[in-house]
Amino acid sequence: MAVGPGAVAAAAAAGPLNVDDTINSGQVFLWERGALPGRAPCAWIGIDGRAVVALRCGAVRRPAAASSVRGRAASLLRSGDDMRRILGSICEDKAVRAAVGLYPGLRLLRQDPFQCLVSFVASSNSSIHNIRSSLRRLCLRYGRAAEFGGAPYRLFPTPEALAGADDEGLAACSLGYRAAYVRGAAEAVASGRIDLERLRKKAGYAEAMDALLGVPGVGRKVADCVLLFSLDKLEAFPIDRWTTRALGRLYPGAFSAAGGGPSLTPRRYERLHDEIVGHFGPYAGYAQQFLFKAERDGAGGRWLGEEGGAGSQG
DNA sequence: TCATCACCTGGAGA
DNA sequence: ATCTCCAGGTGAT
Repeated sequence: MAVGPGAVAAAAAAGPLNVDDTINSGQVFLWERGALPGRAPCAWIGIDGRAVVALRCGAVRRPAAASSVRGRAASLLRSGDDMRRILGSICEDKAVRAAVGLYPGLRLLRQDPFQCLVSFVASSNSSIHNIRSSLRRLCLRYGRAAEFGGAPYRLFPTPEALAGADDEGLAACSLGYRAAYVRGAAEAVASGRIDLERLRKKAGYAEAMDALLGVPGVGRKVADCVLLFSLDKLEAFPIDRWTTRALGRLYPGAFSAAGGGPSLTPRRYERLHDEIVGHFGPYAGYAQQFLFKAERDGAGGRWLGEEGGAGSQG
């Protein structure tokens, strides 16, 4: 049976969101597989800013964008995105089309901006395991207590709480040298020096990028993560080890500075990003998510698996 | 503008 | 047991 190029995109766009693939695609850290007693034997439970959120494992239909009851879920799941249009666009690329075929239910999430900022500031030159560990400790130490399904959780700290954190407290969160960055980023938000919500709603990619680059611990890669995962800038394409590796492997010679060559200077990063948007189009960020997932899975990368509590345990 | 280098931490492999 | 290497980069020379 021959399938046209548009068939993969159309099928994926019409299909449900795959929670497991979406959680395990590098965009979130504070999620844990658990259960909702009496409701779902398997669910992913996560911390998103000042909320505890649960999603049943497997496939879920995204709620209607206009739904008010499930407004938070609709926002988190980016229900307003026109997946037919987006997947149709990025699937013009063969490699992306293949990755979409592998993970048709993979989607971007719209995270709490401050949590997203802190998460990726904490992520630089670290591992998923350590990042999770530090973020959990930040929640335990500085986040408000909350209850969900009868179990205790800790929400993500407010900018003010982290801005006021002292050295010992932050050191106990095992952030290493990133502790100062995290506090600095929190101060930038708490003081109003940077307004994440305004950047999300009013600013374009370039302006938001410039603003984020003024935050301690934020370089272009981290900024692109924040822009894509929380500030609705779908042309943001975080360029990291995995994406450079994917680009170098899938498009040998096609992109400058891709494929594990010399490290990306700011200039090279910008140039490569321009080439990427030129190639993948205005929804390049979605393309990145599929390419990243496929590359990391293919290399046997480890995801949010075993060990305990994503902020749970009071 | 570019090239080097140091950097906390904890898990994995030698 | 001890050591080295590395993991979703950034900032300072």
